[in-house]
Amino acid sequence: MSQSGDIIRKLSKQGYRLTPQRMMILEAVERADSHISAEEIYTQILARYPHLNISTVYRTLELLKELGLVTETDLGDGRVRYHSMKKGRHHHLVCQKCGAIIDLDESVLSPLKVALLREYKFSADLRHLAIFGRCANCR
Amino acid sequence: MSQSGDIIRKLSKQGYRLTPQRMMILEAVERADSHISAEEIYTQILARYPHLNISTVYRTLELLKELGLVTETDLGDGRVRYHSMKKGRHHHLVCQKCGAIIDLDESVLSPLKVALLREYKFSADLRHLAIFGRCANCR
DNA sequence: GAATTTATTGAAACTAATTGCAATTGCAAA
DNA sequence: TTTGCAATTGCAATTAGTTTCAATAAATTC
Repeated sequence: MSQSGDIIRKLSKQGYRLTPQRMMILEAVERADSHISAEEIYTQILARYPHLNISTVYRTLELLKELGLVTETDLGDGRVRYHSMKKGRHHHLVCQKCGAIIDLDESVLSPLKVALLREYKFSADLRHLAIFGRCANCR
Repeated sequence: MSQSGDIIRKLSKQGYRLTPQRMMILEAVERADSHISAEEIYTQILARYPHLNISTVYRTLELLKELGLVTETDLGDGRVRYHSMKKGRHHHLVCQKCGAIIDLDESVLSPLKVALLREYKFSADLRHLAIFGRCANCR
């Protein structure tokens, strides 16, 4: 809400439009305490605005992702989760046995980014990664 | 097929059974030139054995994954792909613009594995990773 | 080699996500 | 303001994958 002017500019600069649906969806992601699913966004908005369609939610999240406003992560349960970029980028370690989710500092991944750039000239997009494995307790 | 005795032992040791469906599915993954999808495995086998069910394919692939016989990778098109572990582990860089897929040497990831183990006591399972970003031509 | 036990299968229903298309709407220019 | 038009939406259909459950069939035991 605060800097929606920012978003309007970001959208219109590339020929996109600001629609009420888009505003509400972005708001829902920003308002969320942590990672939120498309379905959760959908039902949340539906309470106030009963006309919204789930495919609009998915399409908007895709767009917001491209604009760098939200990130997407698959934490291994059957649904993908979204997170506002405003709240900073971060990563997760997911234990395949107990399901624990450990927050991961971005710095652990930067040597990899550097190596990929140097050795493969590949600019990796590691915005919001989930790495699976076994946590300290489950090995 | 050669060392199916190996697989039988691996299965029965954990209370699993060797069924013709499982043999055919594993065979299909081993025979495949490269990464193969569940649907491809399904239609391939269906030609010879018209009774097979797609959910059996998915369930078997899940099992073979747990047994460490195949790996699963999401290369970013809508379907997950499978690959025989016999043919060695490897990783991919996927260009989000042109779709190019670059093979990645495992060694690039081992510093990350070591760091996660040391700093988080987390044993990462990086069997078959796809890292998204931009290739040299598309930056 | 038959009986028993329990894992596995097929069928159908279900979930998450995507897509094609016609109707609608934001917004720029008249 | 109104108009024009491409971007966007809603709807319905589709796709990939999962789950439930009753029927079937490996493998173990007698």
